[in-house]
Amino acid sequence: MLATVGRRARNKADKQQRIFEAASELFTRLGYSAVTTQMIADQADVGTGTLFRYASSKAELLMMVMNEKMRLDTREGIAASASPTSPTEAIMALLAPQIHLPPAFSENTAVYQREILFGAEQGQYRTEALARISELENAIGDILRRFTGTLWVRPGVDLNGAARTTFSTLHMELIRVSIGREDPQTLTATLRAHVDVLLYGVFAQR
Amino acid sequence: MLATVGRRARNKADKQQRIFEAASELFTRLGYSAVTTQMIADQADVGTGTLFRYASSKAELLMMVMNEKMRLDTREGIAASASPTSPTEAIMALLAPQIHLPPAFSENTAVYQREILFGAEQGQYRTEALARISELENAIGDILRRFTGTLWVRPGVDLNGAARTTFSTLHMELIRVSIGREDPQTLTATLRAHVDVLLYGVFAQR
DNA sequence: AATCGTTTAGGAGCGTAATCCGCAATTTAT
DNA sequence: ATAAATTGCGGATTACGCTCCTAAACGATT
Repeated sequence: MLATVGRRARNKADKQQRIFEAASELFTRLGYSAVTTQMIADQADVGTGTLFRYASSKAELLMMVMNEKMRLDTREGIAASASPTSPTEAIMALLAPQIHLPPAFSENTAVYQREILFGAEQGQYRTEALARISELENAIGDILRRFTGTLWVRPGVDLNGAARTTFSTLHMELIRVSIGREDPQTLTATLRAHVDVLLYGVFAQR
Repeated sequence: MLATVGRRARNKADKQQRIFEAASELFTRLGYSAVTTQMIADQADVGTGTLFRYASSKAELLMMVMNEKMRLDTREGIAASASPTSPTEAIMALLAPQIHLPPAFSENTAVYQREILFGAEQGQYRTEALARISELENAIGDILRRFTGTLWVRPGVDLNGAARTTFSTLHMELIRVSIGREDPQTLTATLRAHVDVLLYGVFAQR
């Protein structure tokens, strides 16, 4: 047997590829709710039954597509967060790529966020998305640690916990934008204000 | 005609009441996903078509039911937040009633949170839920203002913005519990830590 | 090559949320 | 009291996500 991957594996990879492309194209062009799973199956040239062996739900199909973008954005953000000389700017640089104000179909972004939080426990693509989220959270922890030399950490503060506090707030802010309850224009300024409060507090120390 | 409200209005109120009770009982007993709209219609003794004139979706039916509890919890929390002598404890007292660790059907809570964030824009019961949320956010603002006499507000901090930062974090934490990604047992301690960081910051002032 | 066991494909079918539209109950006008 | 108009009702119907089960494709074994 010469081929290390059999016909079976190749067919499978082929279908996976076709499904990804069909889902990507349709979701991007029409938006989540206007796309039916039939359309995706048809365009990928597979049966509906087949579709659901490659992703366990319509929402997972979207996550499959969105994860790709987020993977790049996360990488980019983490790289960019290395250079700034203040924690605020480092955190802003980390999240900047996530703030690609999507003009038209922010419905996809909203559904993505929704499914990350509330989607089925065992979804494979959701798991991947959650891993990206953790990556960002950890990156914030790294940033905070990086500045413990130049800034005094207030006694009793756990930096990992603080990283989570910070990320929670920023995550919620991104969700707010995706569901249209906040103006994307002012997002950067709002985020900066949030970060500022988080790092230095509301009340001054005595 | 003696009755100031016609038969029509009375029938309407009757149906509303029956639907509320049916939805409440079924959701509580079986959990959101195990309840079908047919069951609710049957138990309320109305047609399916009728059901959807009183609530525009199944999710809205749930919100109708959950809002009732939240209305009371919010009232209670705001009242309890008046007495504590530190901002941290006041905020904890405000949110305490929301933390009724629901042992079994936390599915309802998760769906409620999901719909508050991502539900249809024009839902009437969602609007009501959002009003409760705003109430809590404003209450946090009030708490912060209450302590501006005894604690110094760090220059440049907008208290309303800070209130939102605080509420965002705590809201996200409650969601985390509702979707089972955090242990309800440790929630109170975690929340306190969050609030502490938010109020006094990660880094000490020089 | 032939046979057997295993994995993958896919479309018919199902459950359910939500709509649509004809009909009935009520109110208003004559 | 009768007719006309308006509002509310509700079940048949639809659309869609997803499952289930049969059949085909594939790889291994002899």
